[in-house]
Amino acid sequence: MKKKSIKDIAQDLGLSKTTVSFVLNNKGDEKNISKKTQKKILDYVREVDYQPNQIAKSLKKGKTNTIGYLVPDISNPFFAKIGRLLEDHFWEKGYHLLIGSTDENKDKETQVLNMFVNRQVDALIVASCFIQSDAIKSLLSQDFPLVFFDREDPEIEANYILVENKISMKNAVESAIDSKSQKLGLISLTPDVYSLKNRIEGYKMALENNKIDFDKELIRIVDNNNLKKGTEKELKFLIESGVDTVVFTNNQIAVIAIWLMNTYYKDKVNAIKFVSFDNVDLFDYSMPKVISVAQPIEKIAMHTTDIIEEILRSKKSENKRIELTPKLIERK
Amino acid sequence: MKKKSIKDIAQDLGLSKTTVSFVLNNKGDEKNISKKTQKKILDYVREVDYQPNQIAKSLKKGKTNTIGYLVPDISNPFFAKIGRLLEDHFWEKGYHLLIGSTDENKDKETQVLNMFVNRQVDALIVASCFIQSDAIKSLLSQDFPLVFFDREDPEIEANYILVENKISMKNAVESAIDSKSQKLGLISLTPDVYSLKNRIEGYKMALENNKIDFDKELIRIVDNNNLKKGTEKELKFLIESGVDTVVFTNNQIAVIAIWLMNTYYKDKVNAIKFVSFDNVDLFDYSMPKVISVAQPIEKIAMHTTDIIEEILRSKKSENKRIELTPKLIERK
DNA sequence: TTGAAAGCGCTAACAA
DNA sequence: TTGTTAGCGCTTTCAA
Repeated sequence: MKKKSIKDIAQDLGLSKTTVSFVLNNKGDEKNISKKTQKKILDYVREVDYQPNQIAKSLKKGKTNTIGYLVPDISNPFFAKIGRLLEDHFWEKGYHLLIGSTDENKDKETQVLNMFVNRQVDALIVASCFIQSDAIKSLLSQDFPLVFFDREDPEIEANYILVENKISMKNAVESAIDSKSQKLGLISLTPDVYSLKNRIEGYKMALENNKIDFDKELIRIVDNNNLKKGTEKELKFLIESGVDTVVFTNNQIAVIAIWLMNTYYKDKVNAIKFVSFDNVDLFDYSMPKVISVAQPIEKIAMHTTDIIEEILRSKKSENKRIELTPKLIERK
Repeated sequence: MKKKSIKDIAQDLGLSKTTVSFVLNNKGDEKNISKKTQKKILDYVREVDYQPNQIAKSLKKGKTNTIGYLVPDISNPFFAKIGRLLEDHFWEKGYHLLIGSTDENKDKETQVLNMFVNRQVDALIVASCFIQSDAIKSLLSQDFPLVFFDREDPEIEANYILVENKISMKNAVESAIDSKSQKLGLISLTPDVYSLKNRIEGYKMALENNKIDFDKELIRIVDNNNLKKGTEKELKFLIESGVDTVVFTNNQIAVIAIWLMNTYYKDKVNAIKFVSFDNVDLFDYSMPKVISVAQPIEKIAMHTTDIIEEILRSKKSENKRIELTPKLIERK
């Protein structure tokens, strides 16, 4: 049995498409369709299990009820959890999530972005690696509903949901510093996004506040394309340099480093402290001890949905920049 | 500047929609469009940054190049990682992933499923809680491209990507049993899916093989809607019953239990062994020690994509049932 | 070598 | 109270 369209229904029932369409969209009363006709349609529709074609509806209405969620990696717990919260929230409102992972790759980001737009997503939620791209600028100039989170480019006016990167990192690092912890190294992904830059600034600030000399050599950068190998190399360097504390600017490299420590430097596991931005469950149980900065995931999701809904409702937006305060988690 | 459609392009250039469409779809040569015209179109399209409307294309072609990915919870690392692999793979082929989390809720599953179908997804990848639902039966009877993974219903003929639940669980439990580990409890989600049933069977089989009496009381079921509270209650019961080993049928409850142990039963952490289906990074570092069964995530994703592609290509499918072998991870 | 026109399934203004 | 019709943006057959 082939799938019925609204036309089939109308024909089968000897009615017009209009009438059927009105009833199916709960406009029966408003449009003065007789109760009898309404019932006839509704019953028949149930009987043949009619399923409206949303694509046709979308084309007609210019609205797809989908939202693009573009992140570096959907399997990163931080993005997965936020994704889940967004999904739940938007599901309530009749929206679906189209997901795309970019691996921090500019080309892929642009491609996915374009595909999302071609697919007529109604809004975009983006943790972008490259806010200054033409694709994004063009969207922004058309007032396309768009919220950035986790990433910022101060030169670009837009909606941003962020956390206080600098201060939080400063606090976290300071809480690690004590008489036995005076030589602190840092490992980061390439800091071509401002959040990472600011986290590194926070690290520097903490050193300064505690009169610890800043040693440029102890800031190690890992290339995005080669996370495991890169982290291994830089961790080795720092350990051989005799650091007592390693600071990480995001969870990914911290998790890799924990694995490395337990695999190759088991003997040093008690002698070294870790500090990491982003919190993951693992930190509760792992060695070395990790002081971490937990991002307020629920709040990030909440503000994001708030802004998007407002734009979708009112069709306009004054750009908002919301900065949330993460939570410091110390582990003794 | 309003978005240009193919009609606008045609008008601006004094050509017909047909010609423009042919060229844009790389059929210029095939359709004998002159090089000059082709170049004119291509140049103009680039100039005005024309983006084709995929919705219109989809409606016309009856193909959306989207695939629905329906799982209990996209933020569960198991489903998130598989999701990522699927996304990468299908992206190469020009497909996108629409995601839906069901929380093991039958109603939500049906609703999301229907929405996916209404949105004309080209295929579905489902870790379903309720394979016997009318919605699924109806899809199956229409030969809708559909692959189940992680879940099975032997009464329903379909494509399944599974792992050997029973044997693997048996092996894992047996590897836990020794002179000091003789009283083994089990905590599971409601086993209304076969994979969980089989894992419980595996547990029983291990006991039997080792001549340990099976005590029905030591199998504890946690309701899906109340995971944390439920796990807390059942773990307490088992500990008070004096078990020396706790077996979990999936990672979710095991992770919760690890947290509970470290929070409320710190003193017992060294005296108890955990066995869990599904592996997560956390297990490498947590106490109690966890013996876990790691699902072959890459292989699951690979076989899933293989089957879907074959169906999409050939329009037909003899149902396949692929059972993969997970890896036992012992931690001493 | 190019164009006219029908139609994918739906909505909604207008007519009856 | 219900129906006719145009059209959303695209593809593709058939004609020129």
